[in-house]
Amino acid sequence: MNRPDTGSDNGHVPTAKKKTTVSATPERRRELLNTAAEVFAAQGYNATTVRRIADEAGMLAGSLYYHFDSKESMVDEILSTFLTELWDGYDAVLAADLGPRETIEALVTESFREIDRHRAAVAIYQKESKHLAAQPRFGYLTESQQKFEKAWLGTLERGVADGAFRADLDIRLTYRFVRDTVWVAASWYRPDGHHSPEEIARQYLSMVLDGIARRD
Amino acid sequence: MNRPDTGSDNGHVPTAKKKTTVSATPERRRELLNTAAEVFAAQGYNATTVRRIADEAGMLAGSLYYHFDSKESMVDEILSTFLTELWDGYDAVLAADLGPRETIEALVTESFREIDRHRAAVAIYQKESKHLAAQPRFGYLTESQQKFEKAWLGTLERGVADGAFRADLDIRLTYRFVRDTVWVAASWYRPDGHHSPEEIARQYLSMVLDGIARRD
DNA sequence: TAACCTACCAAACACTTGTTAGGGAACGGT
DNA sequence: ACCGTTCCCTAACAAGTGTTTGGTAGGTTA
Repeated sequence: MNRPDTGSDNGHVPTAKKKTTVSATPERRRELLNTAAEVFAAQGYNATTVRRIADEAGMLAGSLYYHFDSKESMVDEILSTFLTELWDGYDAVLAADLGPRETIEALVTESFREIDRHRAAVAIYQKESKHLAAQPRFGYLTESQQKFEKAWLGTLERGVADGAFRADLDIRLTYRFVRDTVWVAASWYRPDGHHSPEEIARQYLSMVLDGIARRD
Repeated sequence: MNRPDTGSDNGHVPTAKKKTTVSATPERRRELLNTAAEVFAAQGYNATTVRRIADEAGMLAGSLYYHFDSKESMVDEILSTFLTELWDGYDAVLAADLGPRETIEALVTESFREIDRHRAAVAIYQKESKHLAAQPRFGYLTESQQKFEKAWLGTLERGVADGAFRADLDIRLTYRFVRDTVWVAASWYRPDGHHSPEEIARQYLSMVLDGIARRD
């Protein structure tokens, strides 16, 4: 995403980069990012101290700076990694060129799968992206949000023109409605629950598409 | 329309009243709470410094402590005031003893009215209530949430038994769905928009009850 | 005039924050 | 045996945090 060398991973080419504290084994790095994401999601980014993260990881605060060069770059890497994977899935769906209704169904299902895999990252994204996006470093958050809106709004418009969706609704309101109902699930979703992401997606889609009132 | 002063200290539910620096004219106090709420909502509670609030109010940080005895008690008063008014509205709806569908409609409409009047407080509530509720001082947040769940879940259950709502949906999932769709609106709602709270409520209800897919 | 209250300022305090510098133990390669 | 790397610790720093203390201009009351 915003990482300088997004190309092929682990390029061993000795770039003229300064020591960006990159471990040879990114294994521990990911471990630490996971615990950091968990704490960020639970307490909020600003309320989380690096000492708390280090504590949770079984080390001291200063030691974190061997792996990362700032608290900010931790949340940066968490969010950009998540968004990269998210768009891998979304782009695949959009490239399939399905009908409007099927596209919505696929996007919702894919979203719940991402929530399942990146629960913490999604929670962080929801809470913090708004004021993080103000910093130029996190410009990709705004970009992603615009791309997001374009994909969903476009699909909804196609669906209205196509007759799949109701034409009497404010389409921007509908967009926010669908978007929010999907992503807020990250705030209560627990992967150990009995609902699989696909099952939750099915029920959500049933509500969003057909409503909760009984039909006669 | 500004509300006529409630006269008797609108005893907000939660906080134990000790010797709190209470002004003779609560007017300035409310002014300060409004600006504080605005900053809290925009930046997040932890990311907001008392110096920033004071700056926005045109005074110095220490001066705030003439009106309030801590930053925490500011957000406390903001949230408890909001919840008190919210439950005034909810209790009136519930006391009317309407049918399940009409109750849901009335609750949703009332919710959007509250969002209209307390946009900042609602935004704060959504972002911060989760970790604020951990402190005993904010126990009323948990209480309110339980009361909330009871009212909504009960109404949904009545509606299923009654035939107004579909019986094939997971009712807890439906509850979270309806609850979230309503309250996340506070994150994008702007009172200067062209939609009145009632109009937004109408569209939301239309989507939640009947779905966005076109019926044949 | 004198006492008093309101609403603020000025300046500090104690503490927490993210971050850095230097060092050292373990380990593998040569 | 030597070197280099990896990964962490110890100990501090400077900036920022919420909060307190003492003071004071202006208005109101007696």
